[in-house]
Amino acid sequence: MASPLRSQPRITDVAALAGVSTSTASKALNDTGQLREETRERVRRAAEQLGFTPDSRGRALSSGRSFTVGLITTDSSGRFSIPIMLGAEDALSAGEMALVLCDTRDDPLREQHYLKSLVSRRVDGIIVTGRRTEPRAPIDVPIPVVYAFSPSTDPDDTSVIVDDHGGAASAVRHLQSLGRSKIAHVTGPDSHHSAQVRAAATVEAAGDAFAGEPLHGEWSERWGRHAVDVLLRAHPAVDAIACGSDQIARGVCDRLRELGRSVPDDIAVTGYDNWSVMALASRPPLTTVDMELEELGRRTANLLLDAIAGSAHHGPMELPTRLITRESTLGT
Amino acid sequence: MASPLRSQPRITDVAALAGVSTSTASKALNDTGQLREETRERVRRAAEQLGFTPDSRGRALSSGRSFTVGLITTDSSGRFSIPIMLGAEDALSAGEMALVLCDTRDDPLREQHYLKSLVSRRVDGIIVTGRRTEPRAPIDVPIPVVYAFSPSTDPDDTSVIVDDHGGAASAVRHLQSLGRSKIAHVTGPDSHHSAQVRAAATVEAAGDAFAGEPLHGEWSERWGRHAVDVLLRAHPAVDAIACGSDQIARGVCDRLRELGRSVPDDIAVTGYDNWSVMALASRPPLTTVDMELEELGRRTANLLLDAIAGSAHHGPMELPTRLITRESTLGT
DNA sequence: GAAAATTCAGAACACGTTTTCCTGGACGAA
DNA sequence: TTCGTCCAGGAAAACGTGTTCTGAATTTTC
Repeated sequence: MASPLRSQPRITDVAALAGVSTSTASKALNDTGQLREETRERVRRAAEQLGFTPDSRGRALSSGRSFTVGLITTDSSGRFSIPIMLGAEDALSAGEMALVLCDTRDDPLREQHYLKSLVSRRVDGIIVTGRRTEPRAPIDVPIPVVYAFSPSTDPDDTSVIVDDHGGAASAVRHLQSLGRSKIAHVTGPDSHHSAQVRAAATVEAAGDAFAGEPLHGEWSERWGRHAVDVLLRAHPAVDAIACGSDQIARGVCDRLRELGRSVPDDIAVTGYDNWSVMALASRPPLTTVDMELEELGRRTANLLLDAIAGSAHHGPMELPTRLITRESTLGT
Repeated sequence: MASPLRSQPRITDVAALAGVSTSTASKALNDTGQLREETRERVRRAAEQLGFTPDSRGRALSSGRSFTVGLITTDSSGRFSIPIMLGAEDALSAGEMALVLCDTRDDPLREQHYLKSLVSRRVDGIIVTGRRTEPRAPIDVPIPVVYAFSPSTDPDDTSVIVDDHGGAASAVRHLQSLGRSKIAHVTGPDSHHSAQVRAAATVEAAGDAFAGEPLHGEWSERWGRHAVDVLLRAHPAVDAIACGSDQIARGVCDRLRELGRSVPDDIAVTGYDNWSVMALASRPPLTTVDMELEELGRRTANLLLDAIAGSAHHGPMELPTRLITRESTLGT
């Protein structure tokens, strides 16, 4: 609005206005070197007057750092990677770092393209994340990398992952603390790592209280509804259903209500993800496991900052989940 | 300054290996200047051998451009801005541009901070987007800006927005083409611009076929369910309900089913947003208006690229919506 | 009062690339 | 032979900043 095409003032302009050399101006603005306070102040005022904002490209070149990190995600829809992204961005922006976004759409070609672009930009570090918890092939760049949510297959790489085992177990312990003793499990495809881990943890934590076998299907409300029919036929006495996702849990609740079974009085239900649009819209609202993905993003970013600073953490790091209790287990 | 990793090769290294000067190397790699093909090839091979990737910081400094654009979003949850973001990123990455993400979380202080940071990075342009369709105050930077979804209050700024009027009207025309003649409207808060526009468009398009008054409430399934009761009490003969969002429409469908009313045989229902997790999970799946936000993001990015190239478009630009027909109006 | 220490600020260079200008040689024409 | 043209490639400057080195002015010390 002010000046349409005039280029930004440079530090030379500030120096000229203040009547000093550019190096003096640089020192004054960065609080380095040996300068009289009076000179510092004069330079500062000149910068203020000109509306000077230092050009970080020059700074990047001179400092050898770009103050930028890349985020590579394979997940276009973003269910899981969005909160991670926002957490990372939050942690990074506190340190004057910018985050450049690269959505590969699961295309290896696009991934290569982005990697090349990030290396070319001399990004200080890279965060790699995906939509599934299965380990993924590491990327090969001469830059610090931290994997989030989907760990690297190389156990020496830095990965920040969710403690899915602990999360599933916490839901079961909660159900048991409420006196439930016939606990079933409805979850996603057997081929999904997260479904496997959560199922195994549920079975293990429930012990004798586990009813039947984990039921695997798709991650959908429809499967949740259908699974209720299957389950009640085989195990009519079930008094709790721990689900592998909030979508499934919502379907389960809907079907139970249609069958006249009360949640949680007859059967308690737990979800997984704390996806608010599912967990809160469900009738009743869902007790569920929050993976704290935004916090995971923050931790990832901080680990990356450590690695950039020279002290890298090696190996996977599991972050705890948080159990959110609502009416689907507690009642009103 | 202990550098554990060997620094990337520079163009001088390539030049030395190829036995030419740096300027020649630059020309060879960029296909500019007058060089023998044999020399070009020699330089290319040297670059290949060293794994040389040009440092875009140097290029940015020299070219005066940063090949980076900033995306400022006020929307942390991301319902609407995520697809816009992905579309923009897609369009930009085709042109070797990177996108840096800034989530202001609706905090003016954070916004100022980010603006300063983007100006400091000498970003080539900025995209501003939000979670609502109400116009927002323009930002004041000496850089091309395009507003997406939430237009600028300055009618001379470049804004890309959704044709909400047309979208709502298209749903009504669809209902009328199916012979529905008593059309109601259930939507979000009266204070929301999008709710107002869609309601006005619905009333106008329906004409004599409009039943009663638009019902305003919150953007939730619960309100959708409640609105059905209100509506059927006042207008029992209603044969279609055009909703202001998919969440509301899903609630409407649920309640109608509970009351034994068939959708769409007794009452047809339309949603708005084509939010797949709502529209597809609804029983029956929803006919709805897709705002084509990813395309909006792409168009925004391209308009920004035009502005950067010097030919700016001024004023708001409305993009058409797309009607997605499903069982909630068509039946099986 | 002279020598040493301290304070302050400027000159020069580095970062990596692109671009403009220039040079030296080959070649053809007068 | 001499002049002009064209070609291939090099030297140097520019982009904007940060840092290191150097030198002068001032103060302190003996």
